[in-house]
This record gives sequence, structure tokens and C-alpha cells, in this order.
Amino acid sequence: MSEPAPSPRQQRRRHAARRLSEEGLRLIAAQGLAAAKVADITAAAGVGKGTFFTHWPSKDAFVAELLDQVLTDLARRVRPLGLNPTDAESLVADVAAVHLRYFQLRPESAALLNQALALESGGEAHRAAVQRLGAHLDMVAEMIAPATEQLGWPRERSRELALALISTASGFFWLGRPLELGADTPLELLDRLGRALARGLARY
Amino acid sequence: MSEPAPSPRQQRRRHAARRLSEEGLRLIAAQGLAAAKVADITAAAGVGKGTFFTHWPSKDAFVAELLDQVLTDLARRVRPLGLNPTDAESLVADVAAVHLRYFQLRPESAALLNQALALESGGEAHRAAVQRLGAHLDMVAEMIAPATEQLGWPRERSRELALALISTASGFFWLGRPLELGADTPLELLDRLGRALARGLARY
Amino acid sequence: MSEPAPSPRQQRRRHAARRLSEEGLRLIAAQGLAAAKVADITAAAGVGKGTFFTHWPSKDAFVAELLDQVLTDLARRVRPLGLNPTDAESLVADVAAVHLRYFQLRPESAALLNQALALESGGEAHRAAVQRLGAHLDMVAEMIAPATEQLGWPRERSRELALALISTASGFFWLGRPLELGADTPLELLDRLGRALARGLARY
Amino acid sequence: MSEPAPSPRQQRRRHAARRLSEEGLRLIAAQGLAAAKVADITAAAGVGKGTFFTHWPSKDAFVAELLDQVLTDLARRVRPLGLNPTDAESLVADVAAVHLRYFQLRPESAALLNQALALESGGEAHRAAVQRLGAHLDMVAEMIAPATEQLGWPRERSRELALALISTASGFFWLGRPLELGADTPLELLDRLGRALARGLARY
DNA sequence: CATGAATGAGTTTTCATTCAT
DNA sequence: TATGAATGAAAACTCATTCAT
Repeated sequence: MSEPAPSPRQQRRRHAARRLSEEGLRLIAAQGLAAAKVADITAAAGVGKGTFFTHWPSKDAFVAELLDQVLTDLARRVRPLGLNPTDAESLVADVAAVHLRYFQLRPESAALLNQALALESGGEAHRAAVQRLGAHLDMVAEMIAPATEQLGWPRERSRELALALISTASGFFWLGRPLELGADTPLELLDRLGRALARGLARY
Repeated sequence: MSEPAPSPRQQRRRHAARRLSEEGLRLIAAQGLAAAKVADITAAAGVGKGTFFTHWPSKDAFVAELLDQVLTDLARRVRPLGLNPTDAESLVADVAAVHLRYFQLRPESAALLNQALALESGGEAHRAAVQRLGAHLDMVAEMIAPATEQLGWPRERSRELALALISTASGFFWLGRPLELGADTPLELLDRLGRALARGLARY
Repeated sequence: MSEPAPSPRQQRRRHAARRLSEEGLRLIAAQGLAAAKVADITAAAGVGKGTFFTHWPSKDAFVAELLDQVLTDLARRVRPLGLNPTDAESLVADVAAVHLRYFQLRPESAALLNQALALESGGEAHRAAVQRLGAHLDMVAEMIAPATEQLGWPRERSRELALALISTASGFFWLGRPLELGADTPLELLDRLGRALARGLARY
Repeated sequence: MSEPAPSPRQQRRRHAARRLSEEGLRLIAAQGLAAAKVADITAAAGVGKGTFFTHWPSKDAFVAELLDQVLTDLARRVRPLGLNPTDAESLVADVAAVHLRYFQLRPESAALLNQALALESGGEAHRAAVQRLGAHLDMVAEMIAPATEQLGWPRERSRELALALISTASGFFWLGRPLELGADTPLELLDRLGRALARGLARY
């Protein structure tokens, strides 16, 4: 069960990686993906420029991992909703609410998600980002699939409903942030937004 | 009232500007803002590289104008909704629907909107983009303000409701496009999405 | 027959390319291929750093073209020897002599030839260099093929004899240059070297 | 006379140095001096990267030692020829033959010799390489000096004759290797090449 | 001693922008 | 006014070398 205690060297290395991820996410959200230079990120993390490339082979790979972390983290909060049986309306509302709450607390994650898709379209990094986002979408779609049907939404289009939930949440805080909108929106209203959608669908 | 007929030279000039705008928007959406080089855009538009800078002082200014064009175009379709008196639920649903339909037909515009916010955060161009988006938001918010109140949504937060409508529409097609989602979503479902939100709010 | 007179712009462009080639060859020979930075070359040629890349897509491509120029230039002096019928011994001696004289006058060319093969082995540039050298070798081999046979050297191994002639000449000045050997070797001795080889073979 | 038996630790150290030399020579020949990274060499030798620098103070110093080893090894085979009195023609032919045979069996050594001269021209390493090669040349020149005179070659130019012998041999396999030429050239032909030169000179 | 993680000087290359024609 | 050649600031990335463990 217990892993061998990491050597102090490894510990410091992991710490540096975490710092780089944190500062990277912060800077990308604050300045934009292109404007956040590797040198800025390493300086902010307090390590040498070269160190960055001992952790990730390229800036793009770094962004891909960041996106993976964000979506994995997000998924961890979404998945439990699938375990408690509940009515269709509540399930959809809850999934939306979790996304909204997640991105309200972490607008940098919304920024990352939206910018990762702006990576050069031909490149490997773009492909990876799209695939990772697709995987998240599939997970959400699968989770809400039964509910969508009950709400009279075509089951084979549950991915689109999932996309609507996700993009509303992510877009709200991505567009909202520079407009200084969203950060102080009361949770109650955020929840209401998600619930309204579910409730409205249920009325059909 | 009538302007003097443009000289052939002016005509050609305007034609070139239009070509550059079209191709620029297309390329930015297809390859990403950073990957779409000025040289690519001018080549696609069939003009010399230098010509670009006789029309816009910089690439950023070009993007800003593109964003302005898109939002002006979008506003032209949204504004009429404010003229016909209707019930609150329908007004909100219609505003959402117009946005959704607009971006479904013009996913490049959704791409532009989302990428324009990723411009270097300190720069003039970013400021301009944010301001322009803010103006659109204000217009929408003002339009739906009475309705939001009737729906029990705090009037002073109508900007947030407007943001939700806009970001759902724009995000849906921005995130959906590389996932090959949204382009063939039936209008009926798109409308239903907007209406569901409005209807759900109305039930509170 | 007559080409349209090049515009002054094109003229200056060609002039810059020639300057870059000259200075590049000189610097590569003087400092080594790796030590001759693109910035050094452009500075020596009196143009901006970026200009280099409007002429060649990469430093490697530049080296490849330099090698091509050298071998083309060299071939121009070797080829005529094949036209005048002469005895086998003289032909081989003459080919050797032309190579020796060529590289004595242009030790930078010998340096380039030897260093071009040191380009990263996996890369396109290395492949190109090898192929180009192979083509030169084939030309020489074909030219001396009849003679080799008369000298009792296996005809199917004339490429090896050609290689011996070429590598003696190129190596002599490549290794000799830093040792300050070769530059002032009298032509008469150089010729004698080539002739000795041919004469010795003839005695078999 | 006998040194104290090396401790096991020293033994291991020497073994590592030998492995590094072997793999370094191999990789430099295979990929080029610049492309053969210290990390590659240590990985191939199965030691840590840092270990490299406990044996040599720099990569350049490593190359210099490699060159020294090669030329020392080569000299060991050349020198005995000076002991057996023989006619001038045979001596020169034999010296050439030994060089040719040596590099045929060890084309990596030819590669090293040629690339070592491409080291940055200003540097200490380049100076060292040139000096070491000069020493070898002097040794050969001195050895064949009496013979050159008998062959009617100016005695004060015996270094040039030595250079011709060495550079033919080294160049033949340096240029020949990527062209897949030389490796299977029969010894008999190789010898004949050397002998032809000597014989041809003798006929003057 | 051996190790390999950290480092940052140094390189190639890109591309928005300028400006002579 | 249109053009495209020239420019150089900037940025990602490399890798020999150092040094704490």
C-alpha cells in the first residue's frame, strides 16, 4: 500500500513541478497563452528556464498536461453525481451547477480550457486538447444520457446537451472575467441558471 | 444624403479590405489567431503583404475591427427583438435563439470572439476587445432587463443573464467545432435550449 | 536569348545572396561549421539577420547550397578533361591535378566539403550533402572508367579510384590548412603527386 | 618496475573511461561530433552524465584525448616500418598501406580525425587537435624523409608527402563511409594505391 | 566518487512591421 | 497606393557544465 518515501530530491522536483503548474495556469489566464512566456512562468515559479524543459518537452505539452489536470479535477467532482440516484431534472441541474461552481472558483481553468483550443490547429497539442475535452464531454454525456431521454431530449444527442452545460459554465467565466462579471455572482443564481435549464427542459 | 459614388480606386480598396476581413476571419478560426499569419491572410486575399498595413495599423487592430464587425452584425439581428412587445419568457428565449443561430451559421465568429479575449492582456487590443464585448453585453442586458425582472431574476444582475445567453451560444460552437458538434444540431433543438432556460426561469 | 534585365531590387537581392555565400564559406572554413553563426555570416555580409532566412530556409539548406556551388564549380573544370582524348595515365593524372589545384586555390571549399559530411547524420541536410558528393563522385568515376581499366584497375571499382583522387585533394588541404601546409606547395609538386599515382598504376 | 595492482575501485574507473571512449568514438563517427551529446555517450556507456566530467574537464578535452589515442595507436603500427631497412619505394608504400589499412578497419577514427579539426577555431581544443595531428605528421615525415629524397622529392617538403599519405587514407574512409565506399575495398587494391604512388614517384 | 537535476548562455528561427520602389 | 524585401526583437528550446546529495 505504502509507496517508498520519495527522496528529498524527488520531493523538491515534484514541488517545482507543482509550482510551475500553478504559476503557469495563473499566468496563462492572466496574460493569455501566447503572452505567457516560458521564462515568465519559470521566473514566477522561482526556477531556472531550463528546468521547465526537464519536466515537459515543450510548452505545448505543458498546456496539455494542465488541461488534463483541470479536467481530471473537474471530473472528480462531477462523477459522484452519477452515483446518487435522483430525478432527471435534478441530475442535469446538478451537473451544470458543479461545472458553474467549479469555474467560478477557478476562472483560470476556464481560461485555460478556452485557450487550449486555440493552439495551432495542425499541431499535436491541439489534437491532444481536443481529444481530452472530447473525453470529458463523453463522460458527462454518458452520465446524463438517461436523464436527457426523460427530459424528452433525443438520447443520441446527449453529447450536445453535455456540451451546452459545459460551454455555458466555461464560457460564462471566460468571457465574464475580463468584464468583471461572474466572480461575485451568488451561488444561488448560478445554481438557478443550471436548474432553470433542466426545469425548462422538463416542462416540454 | 447619398454619398458621392466611390471612385473605382476606392472600390478596389474596399474590395480588398472585405477580402482581407473574410479570409482573416476564416483563417483565424481555422488555424488559430497566432497561427494565422498576416502573410497567410494577404496571400489568401490575393494582395501583397504590405497592403494589409495600409488598411489596418497592426494585426491586433485588424482583429479588433473583425470583432467589431461580428458584434455589429450580431446586434443587427438581436435588436429588432426589443421592438416587438412580447412576454418575458419569449424575449429571453428569442435572444438566446438568435445568438445560437448566429453562431451556428458562423462558427468562425464564435472562434474569433473567444480568441480575441486571449490577446495579450496588457495590450491596447485586449482592452478594445473587452470593451467591445462589454458594449454588446450592455445592449443585450438592457434589452432583456425588464424581462429578467419579470422572471424573478434580479434586475441589477441582468448583465449576468445576458452573459449566460451569449456565452452559451458562443461557447457551444467554439468548443463544439473541433469536436464536430453543433454544426448539424437541428435548429429546433437549439431553440429549445434557449427556450428551456427562459421557461425554467419563468417557473420560479 | 537575352533575359529581361533584372530590376535593381533583384540585383541587390542577388548581390546580397552572393555576399552571404562568400562570407558564409569563408567563415565556415575559418571557424568551423558549428562556430560560424548565422548572425556572424549576416553581419559579415552587411545584412540583417532575418535576411538570411529570406534566401535559405535554414542554415543547413545554406550549407547544402554552398556545397552544390562548390562541386558544380569544380565539375566545370574537371569535365573538359573528358573531351580531349588522351592516354589513360594522363587522364587520371589530370583529374587528380585539377582537383588538387582547385582546392589549393580554395581551401575553404575543401573545408566545406569535409564539414558538410559532419552534419547531423539523421538529418535531411546530411542526406543532401552525401547525395551531392555521390553525384560528383559518379561523374568523375564515369569519366575515368575507361582509363582505370587500361591501368589494370577493376572497372567496377572505378568509383573507388575516383574517391581516392578526390579525397586526397580535398583532405590534403583540409588537414593541411591548419598545419599551414599546402598553400605554398608548388603546383609542380602537386601535379607530380597526381601523376605519380597514375604512373604507378600504369606500371602494374 | 611493476606498478601496484590497481584497487578494484580504480579498475572500475578505468573500465568506465574505456567504455566512454569507445562509445564516444562510435557515436561521434555515427552521428557527427555536434550531434553526439555528452548525455548520449554516457547513456551508451552505462554511466551517469556527471561521471563524464570526473574523467574529462570538458567535451572538447574528451575529443582531444580521443584523437590522441587514435594517433598514438596509429603511430604504434607505423613506427616499426622505420626499423626494417628497405628501399625508398617500399617504405613510402608501406607507410601509406598501414594508414589505409588502419582507417579501413576503423573508419570511426577517420571520422574523428576529420571532425576534430572542425572544432571551434579559436578554442584550446582546436589548437590541441592541430598540434597533435602536426606531431603525427612530423613523425611520419621524419620517417620517410630519407626515402623522399631518394624518390627525387625535395627533402624539405617531406611533410607534404607525409600529409598526402595521411590525408588520402583518412579522407578516403571519411568521405567514403557515407557513400558506402571503402569498407569492402580489397586490401590488395588498397595496398596497390599506396604502392602506385611510391612507384610513380620512383619513376621520375 | 557517482549521479542526475538544475541551470542559463547561446542558437536558430519566426513574423509583424517598415519603407524604398 | 500597392508591393514585397529587409529587418531585428523576441521566443522556444538545447546542452555542456555544475554541484548538492
